[in-house]
Amino acid sequence: MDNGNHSHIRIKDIAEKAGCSIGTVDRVIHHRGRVSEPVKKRILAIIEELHYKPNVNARVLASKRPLTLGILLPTFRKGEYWELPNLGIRDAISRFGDQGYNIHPVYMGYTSPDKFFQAGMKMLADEIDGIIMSPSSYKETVRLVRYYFQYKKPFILIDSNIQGTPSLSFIGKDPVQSGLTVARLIHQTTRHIKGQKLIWTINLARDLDQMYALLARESGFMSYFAEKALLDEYHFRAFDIEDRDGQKMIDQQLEEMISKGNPHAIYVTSSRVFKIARGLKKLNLSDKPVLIGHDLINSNIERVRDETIDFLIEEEARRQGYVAVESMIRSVVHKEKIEKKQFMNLMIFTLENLPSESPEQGG
Amino acid sequence: MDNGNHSHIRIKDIAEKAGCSIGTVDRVIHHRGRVSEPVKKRILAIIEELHYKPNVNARVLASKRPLTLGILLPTFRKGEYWELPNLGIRDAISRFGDQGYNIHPVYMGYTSPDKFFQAGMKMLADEIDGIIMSPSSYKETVRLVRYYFQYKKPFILIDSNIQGTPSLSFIGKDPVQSGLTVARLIHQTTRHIKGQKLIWTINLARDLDQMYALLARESGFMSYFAEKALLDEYHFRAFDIEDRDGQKMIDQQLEEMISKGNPHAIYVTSSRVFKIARGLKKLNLSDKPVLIGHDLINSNIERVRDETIDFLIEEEARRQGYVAVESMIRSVVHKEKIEKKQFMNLMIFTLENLPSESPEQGG
DNA sequence: CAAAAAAGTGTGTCCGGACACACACATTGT
DNA sequence: ACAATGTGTGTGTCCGGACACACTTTTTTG
Repeated sequence: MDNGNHSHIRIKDIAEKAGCSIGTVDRVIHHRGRVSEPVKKRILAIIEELHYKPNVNARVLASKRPLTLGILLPTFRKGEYWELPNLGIRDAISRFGDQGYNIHPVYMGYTSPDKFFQAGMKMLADEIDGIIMSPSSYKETVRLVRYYFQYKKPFILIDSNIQGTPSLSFIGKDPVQSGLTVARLIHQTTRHIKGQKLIWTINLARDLDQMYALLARESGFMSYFAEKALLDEYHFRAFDIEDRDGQKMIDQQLEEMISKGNPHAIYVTSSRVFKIARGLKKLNLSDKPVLIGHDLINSNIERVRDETIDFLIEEEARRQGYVAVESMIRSVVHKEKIEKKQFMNLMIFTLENLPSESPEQGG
Repeated sequence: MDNGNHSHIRIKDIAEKAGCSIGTVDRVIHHRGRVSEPVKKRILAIIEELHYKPNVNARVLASKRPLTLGILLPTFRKGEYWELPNLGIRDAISRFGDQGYNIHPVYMGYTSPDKFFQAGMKMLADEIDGIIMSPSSYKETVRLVRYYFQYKKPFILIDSNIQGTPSLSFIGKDPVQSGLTVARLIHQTTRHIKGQKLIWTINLARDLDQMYALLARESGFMSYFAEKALLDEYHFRAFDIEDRDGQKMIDQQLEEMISKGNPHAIYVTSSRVFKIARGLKKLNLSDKPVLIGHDLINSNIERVRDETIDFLIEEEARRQGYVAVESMIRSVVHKEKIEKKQFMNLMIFTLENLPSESPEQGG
């Protein structure tokens, strides 16, 4: 049932078998030169033959080499979405720090595609071993990534992917799938309503750049109804709202929207669903629509608690950050090969299954 | 932004500060006695003050102590529920094995409370460092646990809890919460149906012993409707079915049940929901009820794929096994204190958010 | 009251690997 | 021809912790 080969091979064993000292084996393993060709070949052959796997614990213990990690995420305030992957990153850094790894994070935020590119280039200049970032607009991301590729800077994309980039890995979730899942929930919760159902989709983002990412969710959402041939049962209205001027403006817009018809369900494609929830609460409708949005940020959790939000979709944002750091360590420090795409689970939350806490992410 | 105290504290540092040798500190840390009370107090205070965290790598490297682990779960076939925690256990053993831990699992299955007790006693006799088990019937479990307590055998309960047992930890989920979550889903999906809604709850288990655990879910389920004062909107029928004679018998029972009224929703409180799904499919009802059950086993996943099951609730069964092994290592090998109760997340799955695969569980 | 047992403490070695350093031998330059 | 440089190799120390063992002091016991 297990690999019976319990006697793990050590450098010493290899040295003995090759008839040389451990220092020589070490030099071969670390490509540090100073080894004659025949001996090197012999050692490599033995390593291959014996399936030598270095003992991670000993390795970490003995090596004091620090890992400088560039973190490039949109600027955020407490309670906003981007805090979540950032927390995951901190979890990982502290966890691996405890385990003896010496990790120096270099945090940089950006507020626009331009700033994104600038910050990204800065990381290229500094002595940074690897970069974890969430892509900004397509154009700037591709431009930056080209430089990274040229200068062989390893990087990992989290949250949203730019297809075809030479990243070590993408860590996140297919936004189309999110949309589909929400569609299923809305279908299930509205299907017994007689007559045509009115559904709103709201893309609520800080600006148009951010909104871009939400469209994929919306399109996944719509395709569900199209594929199931439900388009004549349902009527959709789509709203794009730039969220700059605070709650008041949203309340106004909601009032105007509602005047043209009371929706049976609302899908807010971003983590800002709590703002819609607030506005909706003030309107105090008799027939409360089902409200679904994204991400377990505190403002949203509160709204689930008071049942103004019905469901939240979570793409394990926090875990994304954690996994990104872990992957970078595996790749840069241990020279392991890592998966090109690492998809998170898509989780559905409602009042009754909200997580009690979120201490760490299993390591 | 970070704890600037990057110079991690070592045993040596504590020893110096306490004016004793590292051996003494070590003895305190491992509760190995042989330390005078005042010195012990002093050392513990310093550990607390300095937030000493042992270096995991050094720890694993230095300790060669093998861990013999007793695994006591119900006998299962491929595709059945108990395969999941078992897989998690294997994940963990292989993972920690790679990391240099020396773990010997001893697997035992049981088919009845009697066998459970016998196997459990066998583990007491053998040289086993700790036991991971899922409790059988209340009586036998308590009896067995008494012996474990008497002979100081550490054990961890997974899946379902027996209140008040002196286990190192319970790892699972509150069944009441599961029931509540299902109730929410059924409420949401049926609330627009005019008139009184008919809901079935089905406890489908191999035998009465197994059924016991399901009652807590059912009671959570019912309490949702009671608390929300929905009892006159809903009408409930509860069925207990012993699942011994195969699909045919279930089909018959279903036919008989359906003759007394077509339900709007069905909650099967166990992982055997796929059998109900099969039976339901054959009946080919015009108004398909919402069907909800438990656990991501393959037979259920298939039924979600063909949309005969609408939602599955998953209590991270696989992860339970993983966490159990991890906790046992932490407790027995590292002498750490572990949480008395470790609750898993409650996850809601539907066709659109089924996980693609499940390789491992983050360590 | 001496001998034996127990309590309390410190020292040394080992775990597997990383790397600095020392050293032997060969090659090159002046 | 002899130092300077380079190549190939082995040795020793360290990383932080676990534990066996040795040793001293106190307590128990016959």
